[in-house]
Amino acid sequence: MARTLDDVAAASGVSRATVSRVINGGPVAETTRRRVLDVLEETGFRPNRAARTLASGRSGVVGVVLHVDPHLLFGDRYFSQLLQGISDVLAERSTGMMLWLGHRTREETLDRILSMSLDGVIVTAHNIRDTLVDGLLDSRLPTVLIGHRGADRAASFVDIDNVTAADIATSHLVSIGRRRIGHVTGARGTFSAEDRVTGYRNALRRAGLPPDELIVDGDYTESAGEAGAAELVERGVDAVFCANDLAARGALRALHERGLHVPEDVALAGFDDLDFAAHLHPPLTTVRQSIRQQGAEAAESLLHVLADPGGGPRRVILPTELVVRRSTAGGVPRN
Amino acid sequence: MARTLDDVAAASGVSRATVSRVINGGPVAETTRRRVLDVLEETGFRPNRAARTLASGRSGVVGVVLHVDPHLLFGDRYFSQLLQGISDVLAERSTGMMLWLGHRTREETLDRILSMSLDGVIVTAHNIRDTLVDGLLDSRLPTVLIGHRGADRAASFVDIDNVTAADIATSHLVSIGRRRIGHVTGARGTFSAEDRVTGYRNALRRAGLPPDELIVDGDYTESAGEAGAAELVERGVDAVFCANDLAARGALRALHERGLHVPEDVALAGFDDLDFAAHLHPPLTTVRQSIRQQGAEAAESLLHVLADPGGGPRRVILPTELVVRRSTAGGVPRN
DNA sequence: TTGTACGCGTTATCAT
DNA sequence: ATGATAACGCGTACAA
Repeated sequence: MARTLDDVAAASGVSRATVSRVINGGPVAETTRRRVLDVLEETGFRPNRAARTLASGRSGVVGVVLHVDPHLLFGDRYFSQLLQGISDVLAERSTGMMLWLGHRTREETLDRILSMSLDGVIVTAHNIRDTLVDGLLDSRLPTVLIGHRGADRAASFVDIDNVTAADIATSHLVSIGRRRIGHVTGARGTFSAEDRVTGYRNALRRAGLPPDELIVDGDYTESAGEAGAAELVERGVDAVFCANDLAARGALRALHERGLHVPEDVALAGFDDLDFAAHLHPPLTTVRQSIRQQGAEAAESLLHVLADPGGGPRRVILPTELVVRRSTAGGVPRN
Repeated sequence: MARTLDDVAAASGVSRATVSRVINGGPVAETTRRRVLDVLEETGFRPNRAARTLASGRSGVVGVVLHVDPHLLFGDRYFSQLLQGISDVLAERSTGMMLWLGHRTREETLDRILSMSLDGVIVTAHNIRDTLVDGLLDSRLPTVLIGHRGADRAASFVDIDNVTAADIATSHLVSIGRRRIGHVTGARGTFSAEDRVTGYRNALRRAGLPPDELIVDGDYTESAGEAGAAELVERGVDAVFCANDLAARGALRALHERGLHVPEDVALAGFDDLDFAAHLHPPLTTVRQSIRQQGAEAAESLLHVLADPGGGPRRVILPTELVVRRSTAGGVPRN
């Protein structure tokens, strides 16, 4: 049982350096290469990762930091999808993956991440102020953001165009004849929520509708959607655009409880196209984004940056798609 | 900027060994300790993980292997919950976490895991035959299983009692007067699915009902639930117990499409108590299990084993709870 | 093409 | 209580 390079070297009758070259692809004579490979094979030798990292400075491991509120972690399948996308790409390239799910303090987390000899890191950047993201960007660690803030223009990131997507969704509500279109926002303080508000406003303004009257603050949760819709119904709306599907599900319940029909009385639209969206009653119109693809692209970007450190940042904006379902079926509202 | 122990040592006027003792808690005079701590503080020194691992043989990192079919990964929030539970405990104890999501070949995965200098590993053991799990158990790596097979009695694991839980759910259907109770199984070849079948059979047998006539194979997916329920309706049933909530949701759709009312015509029960279960029409009776807690317990067990290597395996069976909702509301079936 | 020898940054064992 | 110093296992200039 060869446990070190020296063991393999001894068993093959060569030096440790030669064994290393065989493993890592240096110049080796074909005959010696075969001899060493045989020994490697039959002993099932595995290089020691720590020693390799120490000597080379590269670990072959990247970090993934999902630094968000626990209720978002729980709320939907955002994270399974994101991780799946990331994992697919990393596994393909034999790159390891360390994971931090976030609710610890930012300083503590940052310290632990930076002490891990990682080659790079992928981090969610949803919050406008986020000292963990700041710390990562300030560090030497190659970093790719998922989502991005205005100040992150020099960084690599993967994102969608929330402004345009929300604009399109809202314009769709306008196009089916709705005039009093409410919006339940996502968590204020996240860029995605603010951008969706902006898109919503842009669409209303272009349609000649007042852009600020029917906005209710939410936080991406189902209960916020429920409360927000209730509030909007009080003010009088014929359509509600929720910043995500989860909130839309809550809104739907609030509407039903008040005896309102969707879409006849109030049209409803969400954002994400989670799997339950198509199964609601009625099926929910929503903006589809591929979380999995965002994860995959983030991993691609990081590997890209690692392979070409001087290549500058890599910025990717992924497409979204408005999926029209019965919750915004055409026709003028009844009331 | 002190980057190594030697830098700190020089700045503090002591030897590298003393600095190491300060960091790791050896015997150091109080005055020197304070002096070194000051330097540590102001330089923001971070020990090199790889060097530490190489020298000590411990990495402070454990592996988490979710080695399952991709559609299960996607199907529900099993993995967010499990990871959250694991992560909570590991973060608490400053233990790192490497992640493998599984669809690569088992040999490849095993090799990569074993080369990572991990202190231990948590792995899902859902499939009856699983060479990855076998390989992990055969290796020297301290391992904790989530779920377990009959042959794993010598290993540490966290699981629920699927047989009893399914028995209780089925007995509940019997208790509300149902006589033709069908079962849509989970993925054959997983222990959870087989155990739930066993529990279902036990309950029927005890009630004097034929235990084998109304079983349809599924695979834990929504579409399998839909197809399974359709099949069972053909054969004539007044109740359906699905091996998980996702399948139950599919079954519900199949029943609705055939104009059957739940629970009046057919009572319906699931397993898991995913968040949508309470929101179905009607709300779904199901067996609640806390996936998050399973993750947390698995992490606790692993840390326990690591702290006390000679302590033998640690086996945990977590409780489940039958949650009765309207889908099995009492009364005799209409037909 | 192959081997020698040093360095990577810690931990841990001895002396002192 | 503190300081040398030898591992830990591998990568890699440099020499041969």
